[in-house]
Amino acid sequence: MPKAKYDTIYRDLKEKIETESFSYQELLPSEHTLIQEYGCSRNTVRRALAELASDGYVQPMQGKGVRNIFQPITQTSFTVGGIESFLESALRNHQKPRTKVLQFAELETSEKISRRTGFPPGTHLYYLQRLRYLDDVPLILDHNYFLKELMPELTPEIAEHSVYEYLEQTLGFTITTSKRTMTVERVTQVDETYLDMNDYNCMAVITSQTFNADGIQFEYTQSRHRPDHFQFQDVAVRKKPG
Amino acid sequence: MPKAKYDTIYRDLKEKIETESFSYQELLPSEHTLIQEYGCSRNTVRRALAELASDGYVQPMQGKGVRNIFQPITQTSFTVGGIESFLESALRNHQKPRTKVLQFAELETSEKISRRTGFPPGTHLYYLQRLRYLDDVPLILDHNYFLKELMPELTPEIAEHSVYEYLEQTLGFTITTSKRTMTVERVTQVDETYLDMNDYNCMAVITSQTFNADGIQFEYTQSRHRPDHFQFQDVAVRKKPG
DNA sequence: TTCGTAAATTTGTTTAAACATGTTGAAAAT
DNA sequence: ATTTTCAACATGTTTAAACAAATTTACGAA
Repeated sequence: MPKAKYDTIYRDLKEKIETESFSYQELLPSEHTLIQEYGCSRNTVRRALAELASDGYVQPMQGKGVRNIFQPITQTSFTVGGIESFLESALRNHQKPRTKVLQFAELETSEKISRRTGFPPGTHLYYLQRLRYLDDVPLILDHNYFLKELMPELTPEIAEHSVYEYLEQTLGFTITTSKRTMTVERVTQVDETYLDMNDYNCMAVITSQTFNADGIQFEYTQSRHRPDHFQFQDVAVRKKPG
Repeated sequence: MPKAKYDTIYRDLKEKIETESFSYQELLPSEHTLIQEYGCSRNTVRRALAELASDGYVQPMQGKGVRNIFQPITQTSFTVGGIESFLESALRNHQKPRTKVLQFAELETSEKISRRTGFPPGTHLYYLQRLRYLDDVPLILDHNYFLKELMPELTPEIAEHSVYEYLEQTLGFTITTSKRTMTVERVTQVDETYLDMNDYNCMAVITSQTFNADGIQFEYTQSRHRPDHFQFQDVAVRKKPG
């Protein structure tokens, strides 16, 4: 669906950088050159470049040019930058995904659950507990809370495949923003029941609140990862002090 | 130094959102209104709004308006979004910071260290090992590699205070991009020597490569956190599939 | 050669304008 | 009363132009 010019240019440059058409530390073509290459205005080129910069792919330098600072990374990472479903992550890393639904229930948020999840008290939610396998090894235990109002027809069958795919493809949902918190917690009885913890007494835990295009939070999830298969990547940009 | 109009507007709106001048789910004033409030062009307002959106503060909705989706979070988090030094984090969380330099050495990168750190082989580096205290409790063990060429006068005294402050204030350095990887690793002998692990057999580990405004990597750091005091926060935005 | 200045080049900020697309609500037609 | 249509309003994309600021290059003077 993204037919915007700046997005096309962004993707094109991104792919060129990833396939090392530009070497590390090399300067990209100047804005003036890119304008002529892509036949568009300066602002459009600059928008594409700005996105690459926020991805940590390039470093713009006033008066000098735009430097490529992309370095290829290990493919084994589980979660990178954007919002990715379990299914998408697995495919990107060439791993075989499988999901087993352990629990599928409905509940109404209490005060306590409200504070933890960010849903207002009295909201009707689905509660799911799902075990995630990669290459037939159980590695992740998910606790999902979904806003029932926005997906009244959710079923265990859908949950076993991909809720995100159902929301986006079937319901025409647009998922936009996810606020995530990473912590390390002690293993629980439930963790040990389903995962081979191999002497580890901790879990890598990601909790996330996810919003749709209307700014409505439709999901709260706690995702508990076996530590030895967990990796999370991030690019941060320092804002000028002031 | 940031006297840019869009940055002023961004900060002003951000503060208004944080102090709850707008309630959760409320619409912000329209672009048209903001243009008149701030006396600037539409593009300038839009730039400020775009930054707020990438911070996960607001959700723009075509045809409808811009919705406030900010929810105040627990103050206990150690690392949030941008690039922050240990000192800055501690102050933001109202904790008393202290640093003990355990090692201060110089070395030249071998092939092996090069692959791990991202510095070219043969580069001259400082190697530091630092123990970080918060409110007099040792919680973090840092292994830093700094590019000697860019800070030939680095001393243990500086390292005990704040290297970032030295780079920015004294050397006029601009720190821009940091690529970080979060993992969970087993405790080592060194960890146990300096930190009270209290039965945990894992550490939360953040490795980071940090670049200056010229796109030169000047730092590689492995930061090992005691799990019970570690929290990392992040806002992700889903890109349209295509 | 060396140094310094000016010109050319490059990115950064801001304004203005036009059109596209999605939403809402009121007026008009049924 | 209900539905349809359309105008008004919201954000999204693109172009154009001007000026600012930092860097590099070229050139001329010493």
